Amino acid sequence: MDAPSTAVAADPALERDVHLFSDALSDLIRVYQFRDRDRICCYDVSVSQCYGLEALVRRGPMTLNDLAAYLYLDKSTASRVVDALERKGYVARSPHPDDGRALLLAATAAGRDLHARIERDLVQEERGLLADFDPGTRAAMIQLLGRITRAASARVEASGGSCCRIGEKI
Amino acid sequence: MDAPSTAVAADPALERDVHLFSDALSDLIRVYQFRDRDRICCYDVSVSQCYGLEALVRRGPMTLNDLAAYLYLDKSTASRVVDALERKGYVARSPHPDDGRALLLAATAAGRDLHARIERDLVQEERGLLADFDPGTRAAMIQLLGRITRAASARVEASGGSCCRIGEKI
DNA sequence: GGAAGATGGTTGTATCTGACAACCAGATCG
DNA sequence: CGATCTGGTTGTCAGATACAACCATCTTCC
Repeated sequence: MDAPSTAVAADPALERDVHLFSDALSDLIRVYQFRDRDRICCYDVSVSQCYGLEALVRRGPMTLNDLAAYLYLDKSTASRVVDALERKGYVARSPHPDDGRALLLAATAAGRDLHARIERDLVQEERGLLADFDPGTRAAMIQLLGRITRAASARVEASGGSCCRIGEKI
Repeated sequence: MDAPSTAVAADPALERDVHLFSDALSDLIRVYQFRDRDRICCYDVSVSQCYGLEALVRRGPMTLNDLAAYLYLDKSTASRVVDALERKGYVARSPHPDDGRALLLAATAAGRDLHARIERDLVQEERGLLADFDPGTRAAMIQLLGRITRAASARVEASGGSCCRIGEKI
């Protein structure tokens, strides 16, 4: 079920790094979760709303189900997220050209503008940090972040969507 | 108020990397927030409970106020988080030796055990990803994660705790 | 030493976010 | 054409969090 214990001893330096990395990542997520909560009142969107808007800006128009899947939210919750974004004028619902049931959600100009503003502030914050590393290391970091994200989302999907197999011993 | 626009043009490679990095980080946080929600039912603790437990295991016993600050939660919320952890047997409240008002919160053996189990699973997941990078790059990544975290938490603290200055132009 | 204020924690309450279920409307398939 | 499937909305409930009011203890200062 889990890796043979020999894997643990195989490379002590790696093992140490993985622990440091894991803790560092954990800290980062924790702080960012708060930072994101904080972002709410700075930009008049909630965390989920912000991610929803980001998805629509970065990936273009999509249906509500697609958005829900992207955000790992129930479609009902996604629907309400879109309600809020629409009410605030950042997103528009249009009928889907090929399917009368479906919607095509798209960011409005105001939505793209807000997203640009948020991204600019984040980038601003990160630029100084990243500047200290050489381009090769930066590229490696970007690559690693992508891999971690894909691994985590693959794991989430493999574990059956909203939850791991209940009752199964982890 | 924000950086002079010349900064943007100063290093196009950096600018590109910062954007890639920002998006990658954003994706990571989003996916991990869900992954963390998922963790709830895997380990019978909520996200905040998990972070609270982690804090007590990694940083040793602390008061409730300290824990609340660490988690960026209101002390009332932290108190309820501890309620849950105590109910489940992962954390114990003891009187503080030097201050009759305060508590000393500490992880129990069961709490340390649960934390070890969670960390082991995370480490397991990350080991394979990290193994592809050479030690120097790994060290740089760990360093960068730490810096980002510190920068984000510094920014949070500078902005007055629970929220940025309302009404101020960002 | 005692009163006034500061500090650590808990409890009451309101809000917000999310999931689940029931439902409706349009599509697809027999 | 009817049965079923699929996309989306709405009703309802549980959980997380903040804010405020409160109590107990500590600190300060007269």
